[in-house]
Amino acid sequence: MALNAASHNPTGEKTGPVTGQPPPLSSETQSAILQAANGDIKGHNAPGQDGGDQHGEKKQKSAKELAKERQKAEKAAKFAAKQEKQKAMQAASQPKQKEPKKVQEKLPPYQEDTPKGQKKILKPLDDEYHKAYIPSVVESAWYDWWEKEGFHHPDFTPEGEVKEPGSFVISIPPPNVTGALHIGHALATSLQDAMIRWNRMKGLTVLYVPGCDHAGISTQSVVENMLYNRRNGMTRHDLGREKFVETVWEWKEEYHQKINRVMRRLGGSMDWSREAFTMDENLSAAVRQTFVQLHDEGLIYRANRLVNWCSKLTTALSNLEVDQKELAGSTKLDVPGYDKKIEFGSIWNFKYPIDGTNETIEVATTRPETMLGDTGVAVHPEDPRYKHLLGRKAKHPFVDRLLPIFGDESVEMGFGTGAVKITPAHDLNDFRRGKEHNLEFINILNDDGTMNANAGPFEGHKRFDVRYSVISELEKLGLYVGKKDNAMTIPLCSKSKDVIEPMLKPQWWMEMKPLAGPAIDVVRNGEIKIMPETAKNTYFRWMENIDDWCLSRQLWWGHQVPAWYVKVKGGPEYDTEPEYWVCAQTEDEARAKAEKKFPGKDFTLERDPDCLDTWFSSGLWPFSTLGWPKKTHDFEKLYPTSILETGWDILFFWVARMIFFGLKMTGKVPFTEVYCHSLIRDSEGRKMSKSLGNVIDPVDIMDGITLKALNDKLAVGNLAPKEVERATKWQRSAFPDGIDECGADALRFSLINYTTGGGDINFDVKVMRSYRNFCNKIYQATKFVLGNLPENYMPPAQAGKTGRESLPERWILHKFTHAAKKVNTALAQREFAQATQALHNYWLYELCDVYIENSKSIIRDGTAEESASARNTLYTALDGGLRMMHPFMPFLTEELWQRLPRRPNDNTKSIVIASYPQYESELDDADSSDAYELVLGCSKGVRSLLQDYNVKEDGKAYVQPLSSHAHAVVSSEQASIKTLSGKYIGTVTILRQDESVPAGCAVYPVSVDARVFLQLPGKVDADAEIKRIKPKVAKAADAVKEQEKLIGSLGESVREDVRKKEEENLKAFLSEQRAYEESLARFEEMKLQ
RNA sequence: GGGCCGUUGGCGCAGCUGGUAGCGCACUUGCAUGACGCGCAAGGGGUCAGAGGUUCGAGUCCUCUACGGCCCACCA
Repeated sequence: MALNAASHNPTGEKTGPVTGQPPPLSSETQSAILQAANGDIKGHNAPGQDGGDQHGEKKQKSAKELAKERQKAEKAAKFAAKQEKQKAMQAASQPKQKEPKKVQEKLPPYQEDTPKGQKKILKPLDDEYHKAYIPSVVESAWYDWWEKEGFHHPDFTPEGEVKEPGSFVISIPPPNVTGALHIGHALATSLQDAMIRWNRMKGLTVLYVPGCDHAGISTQSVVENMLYNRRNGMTRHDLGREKFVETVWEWKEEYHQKINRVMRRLGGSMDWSREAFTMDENLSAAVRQTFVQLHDEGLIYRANRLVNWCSKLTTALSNLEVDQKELAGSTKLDVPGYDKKIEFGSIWNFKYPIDGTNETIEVATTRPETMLGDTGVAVHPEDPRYKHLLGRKAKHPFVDRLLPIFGDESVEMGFGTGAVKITPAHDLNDFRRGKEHNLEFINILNDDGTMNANAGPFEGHKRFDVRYSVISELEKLGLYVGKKDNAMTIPLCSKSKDVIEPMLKPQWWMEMKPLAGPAIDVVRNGEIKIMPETAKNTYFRWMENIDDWCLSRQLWWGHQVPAWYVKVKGGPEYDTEPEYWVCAQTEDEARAKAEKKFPGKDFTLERDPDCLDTWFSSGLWPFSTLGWPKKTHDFEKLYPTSILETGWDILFFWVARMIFFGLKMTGKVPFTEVYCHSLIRDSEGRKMSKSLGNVIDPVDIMDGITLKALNDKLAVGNLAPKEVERATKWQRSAFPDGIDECGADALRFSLINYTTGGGDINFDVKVMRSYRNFCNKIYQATKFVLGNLPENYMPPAQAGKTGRESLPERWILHKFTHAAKKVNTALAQREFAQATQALHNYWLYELCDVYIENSKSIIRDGTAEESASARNTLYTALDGGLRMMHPFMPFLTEELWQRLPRRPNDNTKSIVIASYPQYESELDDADSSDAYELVLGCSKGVRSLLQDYNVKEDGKAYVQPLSSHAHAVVSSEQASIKTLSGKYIGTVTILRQDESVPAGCAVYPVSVDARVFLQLPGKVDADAEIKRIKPKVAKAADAVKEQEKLIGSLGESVREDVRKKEEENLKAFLSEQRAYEESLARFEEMKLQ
């Protein structure tokens, strides 16, 4: 249908600010076109060639090349013409005055009368709060009722088995307990809950486990900051460990409840009776069991080596918790604990005097303060400049120390001075060289980043202050040479942004290679499917190059390491010998182990005060939440879980670790599928961060918020004034009118609709707003249906067909079942956006715009039987549409579905547990669908003509079918065509195939099957019509020519269906051409009369 | 230094195994009240980043370039 959808306004009247033909091309443009057409194929002047010399030998061009050139020139010409036109349009367009949108009246907040946990009391739809869709009105009360009814519990068979279609289980990626939920969590919850609800409606045994992560470092530092700010600089040490941990628990409770409230607001159908927290007793037992077992197997070990040390948080960190910041050259950076910025990205040169000579040796460093820990100088053994110094010693200018000068092949002669200062205790490379060459390991730093006694005169000073004082002291001694820019990266703590210092500390480590192997295998062999594909590659790359994992953290909040040091009387000091550690679930067990290890020895036990990395317990999450290490019913029946859905940013931190822990501890994969969703950025594509003030709280979208309140929120956070200013500015541009209340359903639908499997999401609140409108559409449609069902309406027992449905009914049922097919397929393939688009399309363009419109006339004008059938179909299409939408919009669909009558013998309590629509071949009816598309095409043609000719009353339209089949269709659907043609139509007459068209009609070619005509009002100006039609004839003829050319060029290998399609296109173009030509002829004839 | 991704109408995005570009917002015109103005109808707007290649045919496949972004990496 609608072949000329792309054609211009047939009347030639202005539809835009410009009329008529584009202005003639400028001479400049014309010459550009000529140049493009005549120029060398490369288009540019070749290097070395005089720009004016066009007489060089030209290579022979093949016909193909020439054709390409011509094509290119045509393209260029077309483009230039367009540019001209656009310019003209711009010039012609005038600033238009727009009426400000009417502001909706604000009702006072809705008061819910339903007692908590009871089934919602539905108020009449003409009530002030129910006339149109208001999210807060629709979303109240339902969640409490669902929870109380236990709809979210897994539904086992009476024997306690998983139901026939199987189980579907998701353990929620546990949010950090101190953080507020952000829009990323809302995305995760939307996707997970959509899958959960869909599977539940399909009849599987479904479980969605909620919970939070204790988030060791984050939580501890949040509470420490709070203490410091609110209680006069109090530190955790002032409080003591026990009291501090107690305080953290209090905070945890408050935030945890906040998080749970938002999860419920979002409609996440978690089973709250199974809620987990990583520091719950059972999950802690899982941690102890895992640690002890892996220690006893030798995979967890104690070692004293360089760790990433954060002086601000005073703890070691794993490599993953360190960010690398790139510096192009000298850069001053803010460092926590310093008032002024510190210089990085430079390389400083200075000289060490050689002991016993007058010579010096020049070295370079990016961290001058580390020279206080230098214990050697390395040069390349073959370097002629330094060969004679090998074996000599440099003298440290500030501390009493001699630094051996030695040869090392890893030193590059060409880099810097070719001499490298060696700091084995504070540099990873130097650590290795120090070991190889037996150098001293001298730690110069205290845990807080100040210098210790080994720094001699600099003891007690902060390390970056020392950076400057070392330089000035060297200068005084004449040893300082100078500095240069040096592009480099510096390691920053991902939490505190402090500069990481490599430090020697005994820590617990986990050997990763033996665990990584099987974890790689299960992904490679498909036992675990990772989507998207790129995330899979990232996983392999990381797993294959994995380093051992530093497990211990010098924190108080978390799982204390279940390890005790055995202090044997007369034996080694605390934590100097790894063999003197025992690991056990309890102290008694530890004692027993120690007695066995050191029989007959007198000893005391000292427990390691450190805690484990947060991700250690998170790594056990999929099975610890189901009860492991206990053999619970949940663990037995529901493990492994189905899908792990999370942001790809924690693929390494979490997903990878769950996989190897799962395999190691349970012998099974923890889940069979990983889906990594996109990261959400702001509307300008920037990462959301607190300091930019562009973090979006999902509650603000659900509830709505004014711009002022949004701005005020910035002030509460601890942002610098400059940051607040920048963030305020951004908010003003992104949300000039604040955020409208959009509700959970629109938020969920939008976020899922953003999930196309592509890159990051640039979040735009306007999108939410449009889906809120979509919610209203669904609301209004339901209102219409309810208003058109008679009192005591009872839908038929079966949703299937009676066989007496009218064409529009057969069409909508066809569309409905195809929508069901699309949505189910899309969800099964995790093509989330395709599912939402199919739903959007069905509701808006099929059910509302077409079937509901068409049903009006059937219900009004049809026989009793016809209108009853139309109503039943209305019910089927709406009820099915709501059920199909439920996984995406749980609240709205429940509210509306509960207002609908049920089919007899259906006592389903809630849409939550109603069945999900599936494709049914009985409803599939392609012939009816095609026939009705013809009807729609005809009515669209009529509407278009009415508008083009500005006919406002009693329009007279004619439909001319072009085949007997088409004649049969349009004849029987005359009423539908009229209804769908709008209120300006007076009569729709169906012409016979061979009947001549009345004089003075404008034509609209619908398809090869039909044309429609409109009787032109008043006195017909044949000349004007001829002028209008001529360009259309030409355009149609062009299309025909193009299409003929295309078909002519089709090779032999072309698929039959493609060829057929192209030939049908040709027929359609031909038909269109003929329609215009005939119309033209009629007007020409009219002129003669 | 290594690896990955993106570039499609003014803006935000879809486009499956190659068959001649769609959607939402915005824009233009017409419609005020028995579902919906949070709406309906009719329209306008696209050298699919650039260059080359494969092909009868490229937004889609290959190569290179530019711009933007991400991840990983111990070089003084």
